[in-house]
Amino acid sequence: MTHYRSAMASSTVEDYLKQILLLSAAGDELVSMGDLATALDVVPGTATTMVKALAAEGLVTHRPRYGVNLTAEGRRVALGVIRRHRLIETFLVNVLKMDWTEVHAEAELLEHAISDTVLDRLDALLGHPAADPHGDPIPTRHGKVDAQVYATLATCLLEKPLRIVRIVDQSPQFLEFAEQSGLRPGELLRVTDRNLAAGLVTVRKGPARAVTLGLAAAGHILVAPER
Amino acid sequence: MTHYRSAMASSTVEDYLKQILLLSAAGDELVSMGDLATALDVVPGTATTMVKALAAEGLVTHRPRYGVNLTAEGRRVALGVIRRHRLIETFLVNVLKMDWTEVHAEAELLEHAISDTVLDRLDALLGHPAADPHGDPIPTRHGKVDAQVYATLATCLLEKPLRIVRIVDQSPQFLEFAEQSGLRPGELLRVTDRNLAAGLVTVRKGPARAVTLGLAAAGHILVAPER
DNA sequence: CGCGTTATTTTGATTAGTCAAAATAAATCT
DNA sequence: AGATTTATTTTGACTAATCAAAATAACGCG
Ligand SMILES: [Mn+2]
Ligand SMILES: [Mn+2]
Ligand SMILES: [Mn+2]
Ligand SMILES: [Mn+2]
Repeated sequence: MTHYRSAMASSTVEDYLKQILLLSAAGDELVSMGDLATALDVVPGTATTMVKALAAEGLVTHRPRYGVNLTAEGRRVALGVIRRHRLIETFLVNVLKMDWTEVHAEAELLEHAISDTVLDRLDALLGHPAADPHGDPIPTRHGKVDAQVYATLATCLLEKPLRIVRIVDQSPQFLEFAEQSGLRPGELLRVTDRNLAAGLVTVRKGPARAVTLGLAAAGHILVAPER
Repeated sequence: MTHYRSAMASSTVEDYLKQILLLSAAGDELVSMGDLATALDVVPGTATTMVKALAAEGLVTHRPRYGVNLTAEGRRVALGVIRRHRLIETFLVNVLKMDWTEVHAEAELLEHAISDTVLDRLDALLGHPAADPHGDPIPTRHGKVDAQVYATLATCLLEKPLRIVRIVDQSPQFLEFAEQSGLRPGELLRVTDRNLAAGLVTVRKGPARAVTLGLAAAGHILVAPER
């Protein structure tokens, strides 16, 4: 009646590894203890302690005073967690018809509890999706993940037709704003104005509706040129 | 990024409470520390320590040296866990088409990770089932559970037509035996012979197939008179 | 009734994960 | 360069959950 997970990484360890990967932006830059601690909602000393333990397990490399990043093995584990997270989100939205603004918190917990068997069934049921409801790419079972780089509403060309491919912010507040403003993955729009000094970006969907948002927010919406 | 559950009971606490309920056979008999420890796969001293802590929290009443049972609040929590467990099993079999012999272990973990929101969606998707794939009754959202008492293949009348309503043993070994022998919930059969001295029961489905099983095993298969 | 067997409880330790606060190192600013 | 600010690490302490092994209580039998 005790529970486990393949080759045993606790959900705490899984969350640390996942967060290190996400904060290093799928790249190899060092993640600071401060950022890691904030993301995991622990005090910095806790992050330091945990990172040293992960380093001793060979899951991360730690440059004291500078930061941490993943070993190949740590990355493998992290990608597994991210795959589970994103497939679960997709299931919750596509099958259970939940709101895409609220599924992140659910997946945060379920990602540690679902077996490979169940995950594979889910993946098949969903038709092996390439991205989750936020447009986040879903790693394959073998840890391949689409690393394509996109422009954002803060950096793209003006007046060109664009399609939203991804929202890079999991907070319900931001997602609800996006939902309300019609800024969902898949939507078509163009940026009609960008004022760097004022930090404002204006976008339009068709001739009608115009939405103005701050540069930081605009930077969280990834787009690809359309047609 | 830390995780939680409504009014916070750890998965360990949830498993203790659930197991106490299951071992007291939905009744009010005291559960011994030995049985509880065995069910939870811990040493008896651990069960004692935990039960004292649960008693301090008002979730159980402990009669030292005799046993433990649930308070109303402990029972409420336990029924919630059991509801989640059984709805998850039903989902895994009915939607993901997993084998009814293997879903118990999956549910053992997922039961602690699923929110009320997701559970309600699942319940609706499944059409508010009254029982899980093993025939175990699913408590309602308000903690009502079908307490009907059934005969078993070890106690029922001979030669009467019967329908299997429930298998009271979660072990994959037993369930695979049941599956192989065609002894699934819903199946029709009759007991053609019972030898108490030898401890053997023989059942037949139609005129064809006869299966012989031991008394203990027969006692794990609950049946209702048919027609 | 007393003695041995068996179950339960207690005691002392251990591990994972955490925090508060002090110590230290690095970065930044005169 | 020296002083100040900021980030990181260390230290000491705590909680939840567990085990091994010793102590104790209840049971069951002659
Ligand atoms: Mn998580
Ligand atoms: Mn997502
Ligand atoms: Mn469980
Ligand atoms: Mn069941």
